[in-house]
Amino acid sequence: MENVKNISESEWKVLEVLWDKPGSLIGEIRTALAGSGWSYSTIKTLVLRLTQKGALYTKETPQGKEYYPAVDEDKSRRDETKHFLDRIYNGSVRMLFSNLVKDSKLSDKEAEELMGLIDKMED
Amino acid sequence: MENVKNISESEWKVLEVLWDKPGSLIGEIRTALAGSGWSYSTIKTLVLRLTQKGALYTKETPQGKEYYPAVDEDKSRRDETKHFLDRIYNGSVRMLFSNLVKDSKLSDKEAEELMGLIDKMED
DNA sequence: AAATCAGGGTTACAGGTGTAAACTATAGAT
DNA sequence: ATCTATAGTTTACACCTGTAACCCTGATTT
Repeated sequence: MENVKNISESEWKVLEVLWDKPGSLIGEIRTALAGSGWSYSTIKTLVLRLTQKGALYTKETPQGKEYYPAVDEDKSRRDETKHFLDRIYNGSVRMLFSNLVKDSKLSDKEAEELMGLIDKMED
Repeated sequence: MENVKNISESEWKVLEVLWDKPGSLIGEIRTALAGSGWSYSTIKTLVLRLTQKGALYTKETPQGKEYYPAVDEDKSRRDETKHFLDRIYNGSVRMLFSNLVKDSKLSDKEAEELMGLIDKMED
């Protein structure tokens, strides 16, 4: 369960399937990704690459290979989030929020409250 | 000022320079990016690509070309944010936050307050 | 004038990513 | 026994991205 870097956007979608249902067979992955528009080949490539990256592993069973995520969902999300924040908001949750709040329907007072909590959160 | 897609991570850093000081000359961009470790060539490539993507434009002056961002900083940030949220949190600010809060030092009560505001925000 | 340097244009090149076909083995369907 | 659908392995290929060199020109230095 270590830090595997550089999971691409498409690969991420495959991982999501496995986070949702670890131990899926390839057929189940296919079904889950039916809406993606990807061909079977494409899905297999993504699975292959994730395996090569160490982001998933398989277990042999009589039914075929079961696929398991080798990275933690929450941790992966947090890593991505940190990277995103650094990249776009210079690491500041506050900046992110002052941006998000603009589009929202919070009152000024609520927005202020929110920002206060975020400041506290960021320490 | 339209939606220019696919600004890469490196290109973004160049844009940041221009958002900060629109109309910079190439030398100023270089100086601003001195800490990046990029060679002059690299910086010019990034500028070139941004130009090709329509994300910046130039104005000729006796001093040389001035470089201007052609995309709005806040809007670009919001676009990136939306993309990120969709990709990682299924579009939900709430999920993002319930994740962020975990690492924070907010009390349970504060966290709850925060989540309440976010729910209101998301509508 | 010759050498040097910043600016501008063109070209390069490897690794990552999206997207998939080709081929092979196998197991269930007929 | 044969055909066909599914799984698995290998290979492909174009575009994006990070990173940069090469070459030309005009300005500045010596």
